[in-house]
Amino acid sequence: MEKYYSKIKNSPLFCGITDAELEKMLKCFGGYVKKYEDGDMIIRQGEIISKIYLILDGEVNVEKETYWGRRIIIQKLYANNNIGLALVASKNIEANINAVCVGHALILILNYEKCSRMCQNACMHHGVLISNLFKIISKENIELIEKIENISQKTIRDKLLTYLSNESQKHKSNIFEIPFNRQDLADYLNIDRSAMSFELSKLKSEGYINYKKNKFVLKIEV
Amino acid sequence: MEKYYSKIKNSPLFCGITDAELEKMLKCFGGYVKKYEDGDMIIRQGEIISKIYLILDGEVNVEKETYWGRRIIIQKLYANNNIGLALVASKNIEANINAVCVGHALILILNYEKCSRMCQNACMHHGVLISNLFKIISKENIELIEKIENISQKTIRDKLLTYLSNESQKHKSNIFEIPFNRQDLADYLNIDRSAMSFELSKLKSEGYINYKKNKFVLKIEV
DNA sequence: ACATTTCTGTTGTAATTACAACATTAAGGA
DNA sequence: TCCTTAATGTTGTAATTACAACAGAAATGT
Repeated sequence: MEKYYSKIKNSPLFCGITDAELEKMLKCFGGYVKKYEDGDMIIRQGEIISKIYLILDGEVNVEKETYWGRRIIIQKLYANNNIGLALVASKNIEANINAVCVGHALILILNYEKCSRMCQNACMHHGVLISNLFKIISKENIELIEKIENISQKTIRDKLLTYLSNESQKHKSNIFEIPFNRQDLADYLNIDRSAMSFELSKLKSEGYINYKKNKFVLKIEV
Repeated sequence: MEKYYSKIKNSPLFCGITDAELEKMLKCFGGYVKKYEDGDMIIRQGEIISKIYLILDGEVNVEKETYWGRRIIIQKLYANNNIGLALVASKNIEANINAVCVGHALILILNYEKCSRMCQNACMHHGVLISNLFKIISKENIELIEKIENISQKTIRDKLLTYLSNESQKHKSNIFEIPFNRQDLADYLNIDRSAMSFELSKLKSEGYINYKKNKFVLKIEV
């Protein structure tokens, strides 16, 4: 557990909390670290979520399976993100998503019940924690709206250009790497992979973009 | 101002706060009520948002204009919802959406800076407020994910059935009213209005649904 | 009641997409 | 290195959609 302290204390979840306090709080919240492997389900659709899952290392896809069996990738989460945070606040709500591990991942798991209630121990910093949670979930909210923007475009071309433009802005550079392989990007943008590949080639041949594997260059401003 | 107290105190924003405290808090947060009319922009894309907008009465569309000039309706908000709440937590972030008034609306406006900082007055309930904000935005995130589910369906038919099924579940009844006219529903689901109308007729003639204006009956389980 | 405007439904056509099937390239293991 | 497998790119076709243009219904104002 101790070997993860440096990662944990750098998380926005514990922003504004000293090392000594952190140690106490982790005990108080029943915190422990769990390892996940590729394909492991961290959260399953239908479960009641009462814990906070903080990604210390690795990648997690937030997915959903449609009634007709297609996969939707809703979000891609990395280190310092929380998984299913919105679900813990609304008690007794069933998870409407799956959280699937991509590669290896380390997750810090905390008991939210204990986080949200004040306790007699030195944990007078619950207030800071809740405030941090609010900031984290706000950021997630903005990203969800951005995702809605991406997939709300009319054509495959517009979806790609909007997505790449948003990624470019996030990286503050017109050269950047995307976190998806082609199939996952297609599932994220809700389009057919092969049609997407075709459109990417076309955009490249027309000089709008360039790419090699996951490394992209956006040559125009959208 | 006083005449709105009953509406304000029933809002989830002030859940767990007594009447006497409420009055003090409203003063402390510089709270005031503003009236908006149909089409008024409450929040504009590009603005820096530093206030909390609580809908006391009326409807608000959260919209976005695409680079190519199409309108996307991201969310429909009602009384007791907050507008652009995620934006205030991330300071100095430009609003990525427009909030447009639909019909008449009453909005309570609070100074978030004052909400997020403790003060010397009787406002020891800032903690409760932040905790409420966390719950509110959590609910909003779950709804955004639901919206993503709706628009991620492959065909117009699947989008409609998923949307109607989700609405039906929300109303806990297979008979319900939807808050959109046809054009707005089309902009919400990112499909063409006329194509949507056509598909609705088809679903009706095939016996899957029934409707008259905004009143829908879902006859199958999706 | 009438005229006007807005909203909704219908239809044909051109454009776009999904899908399947296959080609090519990259990656990983023996 | 070669072999195997996975990822990506390419192409043709059938299905789906957007769009425009219009018809009918409902709402609104006078």
